[in-house]
This record gives sequence, structure tokens and C-alpha cells, in this order.
Amino acid sequence: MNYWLMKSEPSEFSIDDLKNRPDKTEPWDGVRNYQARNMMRDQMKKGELVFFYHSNCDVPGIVGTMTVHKEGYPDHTAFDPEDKHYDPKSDPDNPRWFYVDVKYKRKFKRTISLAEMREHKALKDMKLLQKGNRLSIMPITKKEWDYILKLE
DNA sequence: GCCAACGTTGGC
DNA sequence: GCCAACGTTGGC
Repeated sequence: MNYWLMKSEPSEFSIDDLKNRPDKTEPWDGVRNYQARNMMRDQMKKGELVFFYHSNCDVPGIVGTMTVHKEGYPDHTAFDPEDKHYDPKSDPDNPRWFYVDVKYKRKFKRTISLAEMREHKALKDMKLLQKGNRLSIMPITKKEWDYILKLE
């Protein structure tokens, strides 16, 4: 059982957008980073728990939880010239980019902000808090997962 | 809007 | 394979 954190800009796709999908699921499209792709393609398993993180907004932080609903498969937005995530180098016969479907689980009563997480020594090793980390998907330890849930 | 940190691209 | 140039991320 692995635990994850996935970032999204709420102006693009927020936890409320996910919650408001008819079946509360959505493909996590547009990831164009190899490390993040590898995690979605190879490591994220159905039913695993994921923090939803809002980035590039007034109060960046964790806003809720979701689950991996469908394991890695080719990101078809890479094949569509009309799509803003189009990548001509991704060949449908040999896809370069993959995504998973996520499913809404719960929205926190409040945002666990990045600033707040920085204040907790127990969380100091989180990849999220390390300088210059721009990965949009990252693993979380069970210890960190449990600790953050208690902050709510 | 600024800018540091990082990833990718492409010339050589 | 090096590395400068460029583009992107994302906190502030």
C-alpha cells in the first residue's frame, strides 16, 4: 500500500471540480514529467490513497483525499492536436505519457497549508517541503499521511 | 509579477 | 556527452 500526493492548480482543476464530476472520477491528464509519469504508469495501484494538493494559488496546501481509481494507461490528450497538452512526440503505438484516474474521497474541513506543514518537525523530510521540489506527483510515507490527517 | 530551481532541448 | 539557452513550476 502506497500513499501519494498530487498537485493541481485549482484554477485549472480543483478538488471541487473532482467532487462535482458525475462519478467523482477524472483522468489526471497533462503530466509531462518523466518521474511523475513513471509513478503513474508503474507504481500507483487501484485503491491507494492520494492527497489532493492545490498549487499556485492564494493558500497552497492539501485540501482533501482521493483514491487511485484506474491504474496507469496512455494519456490520450497527448494525441490530440487540439488539446493544450498535445505532444506530437507521443505515438499512439508507443505512448510517451500515461495517467491514472483518481476518485474523490473527502474534502478537508480546512486547507492544511504548505506554511503550516513547514512548522512540523515530523514532516520535515517530506519531498513537498524540500527546496526547489517541483514534482507534481510524489510518494508520501504512511507516517506522514497519518500525521497530516491529524492536523485537520 | 518576480524569480529561483529545475527539466528539456539541441548545437557542437 | 557537454552545456548554454530556453521553458516551466510554483512559492512568495
